[in-house]
Amino acid sequence: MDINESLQWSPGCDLPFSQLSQEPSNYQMTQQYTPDSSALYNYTAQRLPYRSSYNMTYSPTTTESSCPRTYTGLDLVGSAGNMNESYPPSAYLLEPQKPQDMLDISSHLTPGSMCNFEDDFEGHCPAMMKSEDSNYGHSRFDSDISMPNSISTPEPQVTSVDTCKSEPSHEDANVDKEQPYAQLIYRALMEQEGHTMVLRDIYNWFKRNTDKATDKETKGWQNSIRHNLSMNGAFEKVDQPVGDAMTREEAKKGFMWRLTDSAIREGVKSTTRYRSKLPNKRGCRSQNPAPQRQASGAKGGQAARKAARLRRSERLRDTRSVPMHKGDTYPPRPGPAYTPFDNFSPSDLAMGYPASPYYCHSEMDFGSPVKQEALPSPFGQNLDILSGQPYPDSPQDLCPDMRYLLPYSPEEPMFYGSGSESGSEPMTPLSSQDYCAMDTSMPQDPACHPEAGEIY
DNA sequence: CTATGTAAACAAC
DNA sequence: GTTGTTTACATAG
Repeated sequence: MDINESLQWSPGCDLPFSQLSQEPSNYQMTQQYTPDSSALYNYTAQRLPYRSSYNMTYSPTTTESSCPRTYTGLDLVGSAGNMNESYPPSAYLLEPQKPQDMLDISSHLTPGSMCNFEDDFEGHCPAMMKSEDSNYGHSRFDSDISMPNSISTPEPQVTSVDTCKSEPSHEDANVDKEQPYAQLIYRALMEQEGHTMVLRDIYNWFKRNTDKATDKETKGWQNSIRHNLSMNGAFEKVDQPVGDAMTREEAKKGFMWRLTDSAIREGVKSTTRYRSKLPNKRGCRSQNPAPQRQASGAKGGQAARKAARLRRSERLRDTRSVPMHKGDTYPPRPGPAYTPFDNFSPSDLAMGYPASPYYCHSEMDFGSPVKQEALPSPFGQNLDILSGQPYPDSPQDLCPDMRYLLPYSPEEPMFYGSGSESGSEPMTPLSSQDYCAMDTSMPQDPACHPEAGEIY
């Protein structure tokens, strides 16, 4: 598809990330001849199970760089067959860099700028490739490749836990402690066959593999898990299969959570990216009433917000005028309080799909200078973030209103988010539900963001 | 400003 | 009561 093509990773871009991707030989060389190279190699190897695709992505260049460790041991095309060179390696690792993780490679990168940048489009920052891997990677490697965790049942019984725990050193606890929920959940899911778990099992996994559940200081860990599952696009809900290993009761309890393809390939991204960065700018959600629980969540959010606002106003009154929050510029909303379906437009109804926040909304779309275009931009890959697969035949299929956006000038920046003007919006890789927006490279921001409608 | 954790409201089940 | 969604706020870096 054209879009797809246009989204191809452009080697020519002079963006920080592209530099990296284009100069693998540089750092590769460094790796080769530095004393740490072996360490790095192991380190890298350990990551393989996580991101064979990552390696694949680099293959074209790495091989020609005559790097001894060409990753040839792997099928560079294998699991990530749907990836192409245009898709920059991008595993966003949540763990903060740590001294011990900063292998020589790091010195050749500009962790700060590059990582930040790549964050924007899910680029991959090798320097960030740290992790628990030092003590966790092993197990992962073994389980994923040589000893598939297939043994571990979807039901995280002691077995799966044990296998995981056995290998990792004592440091594991600390590691877990340092890892954000999103990363931990990611780990939990990665260990499962099918990368799928039910909430309850995730809880159990946490109990057994982390100290979040036991640490007295960690409160609301379950809530946090749920929050991360809901908010992080790396996780998606899937219906529970009926029968099989699943009991009736289990099947009844909610969905199963699964890692998205892109998450499996590239790792999990910061949950933050999926949050609205414009706390006080409301909008999107209201614009796109969500079905069922989404709707309920939205309602809850609204209510919560109201309450919060109330509290805030009272607080402000007490403390006298405190400068408004940046986002508090929004004018009072006229009319009745929002309800999930308030903003249903006739067209939405006609279309027969719920105006979920995850669907591009015509109004919303129009509300901002959204360009759905296909620019050869490093960001382009974002469009494909979810599956790394070709776009649907037509974005309009997912988001009928998209067609209206096509006319927009392609000259406009694709993203308005981080790294760009607004910088405040989540440049995020939308969750699978955001597919539409994503695919069409809609800037998630004000544009496709909930807030847009309400504010503007 | 970003990332993260957490509280909490609320709806659906 | 559990699950899921969302918003808000606090804090650390």
